[in-house]
Amino acid sequence: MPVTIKVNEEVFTPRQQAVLTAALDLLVENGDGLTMTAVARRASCSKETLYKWFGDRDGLLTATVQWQAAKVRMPQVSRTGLTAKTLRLSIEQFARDLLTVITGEVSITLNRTAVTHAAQEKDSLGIIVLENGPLAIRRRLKPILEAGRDARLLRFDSSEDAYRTFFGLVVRDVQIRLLLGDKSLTQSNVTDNIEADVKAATDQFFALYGAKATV
Amino acid sequence: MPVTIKVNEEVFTPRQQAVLTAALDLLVENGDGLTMTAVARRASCSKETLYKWFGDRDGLLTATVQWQAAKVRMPQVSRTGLTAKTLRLSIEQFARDLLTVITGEVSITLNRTAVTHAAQEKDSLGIIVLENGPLAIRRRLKPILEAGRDARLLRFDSSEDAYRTFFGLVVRDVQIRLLLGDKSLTQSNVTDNIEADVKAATDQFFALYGAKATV
DNA sequence: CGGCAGCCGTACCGTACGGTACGGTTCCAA
DNA sequence: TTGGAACCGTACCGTACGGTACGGCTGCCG
Repeated sequence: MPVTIKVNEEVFTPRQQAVLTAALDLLVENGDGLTMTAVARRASCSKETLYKWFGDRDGLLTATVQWQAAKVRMPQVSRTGLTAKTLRLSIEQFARDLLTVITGEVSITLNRTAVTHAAQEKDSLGIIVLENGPLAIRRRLKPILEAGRDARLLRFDSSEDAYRTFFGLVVRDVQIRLLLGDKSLTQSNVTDNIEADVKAATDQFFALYGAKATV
Repeated sequence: MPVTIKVNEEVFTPRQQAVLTAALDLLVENGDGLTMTAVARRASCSKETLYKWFGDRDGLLTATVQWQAAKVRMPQVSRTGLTAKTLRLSIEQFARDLLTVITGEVSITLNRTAVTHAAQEKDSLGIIVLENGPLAIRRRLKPILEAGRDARLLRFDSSEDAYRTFFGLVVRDVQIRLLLGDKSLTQSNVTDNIEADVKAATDQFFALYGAKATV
């Protein structure tokens, strides 16, 4: 029996997933120049099938982004047995996940595609990327932060503000520079420093929101 | 005598600037769909002239972005007579400038254009935008930060790290959400809160890097 | 006044690509 | 065995757009 993956009410057969994989590969390789003919050739299928399955080019693009974005599932962090140590480890893990994702080639490609799309009054891809990127992190981080506050380990009025500050401390200018193609941020150049950046961002976050914080 | 503006060794006549203005307007209006025919019609010039002046479509795009990006000149902040009060006002001013710029429609358009361009293995536009956006801020902020350190008002090892943290505290997730077309961040929604965000970011920056900071 | 340079407007060309049509093949089910 | 559904490969169509060519207008300079 074929294994299907359910994504936002959309179900893709293995054959369709192979097509989407081909489309994603082409996106990552050739940047924005994704043509239907290229996808059909890469996936060894006919264009007619592409249009039958995905409607039009936008539908294929949306399916590809949606399918891939949903695959970025970051490991869940338990909120049980919350101590100062486990809380800090959780925060660090979130920072590490966030940095690892946004510096990845696939994430850069998807974000660029969505930004390009948004430049044409189409926001559907942007919403999908946002929903599976920053907002996914937020959904999972907020409960942890609030548990930390309940345990008197963190202090803040708005968990939304705390989350956004965390995002800023971790991401800083890395994402926009990567999206703009800054060559001085090579892949290794960033990934090599992830651990140090994670620690620094976590330190700063606790300095601002830790129970003993002065702000 | 015609007034010309010199931009990175490029000089544009008033007529050429009118063409670039038309191109920028179209870019802001129609997003990415900038066609040579549309620019020619809007600027009431012939396509032949466009190609004569700018070489090709990419040249026109580059000239437009370069010309407009260079116009974003943020007010200089004096570093003389540095006191705790003036330092704080300077930092706040930088935060305000940064937020005002990145939330502007023109900035969003230019960044989107550059990101789209970067998705096609062309990084020239990205470099221009980076150079005139984040890096311009950095060039002007770093001396202030270092003067603050010299005056024992700030504490940090690396002014680069301090700058990047400042960037993160100020920008947070606003820019990426705007680039992705997040509808929940309407223009007014953001601009109305700029002052509060500026104050919050500055408070946090001083909490982390002020002379009495605990980190 | 005559020639020429610059430019406008428009027509034109070539190509790339989105989308459609269709013949041929495989496979399943009646 | 046969009908048909799904799909592959390819050929095809229409259009949009980058880039070129050219005729006509204007204004400057000798």
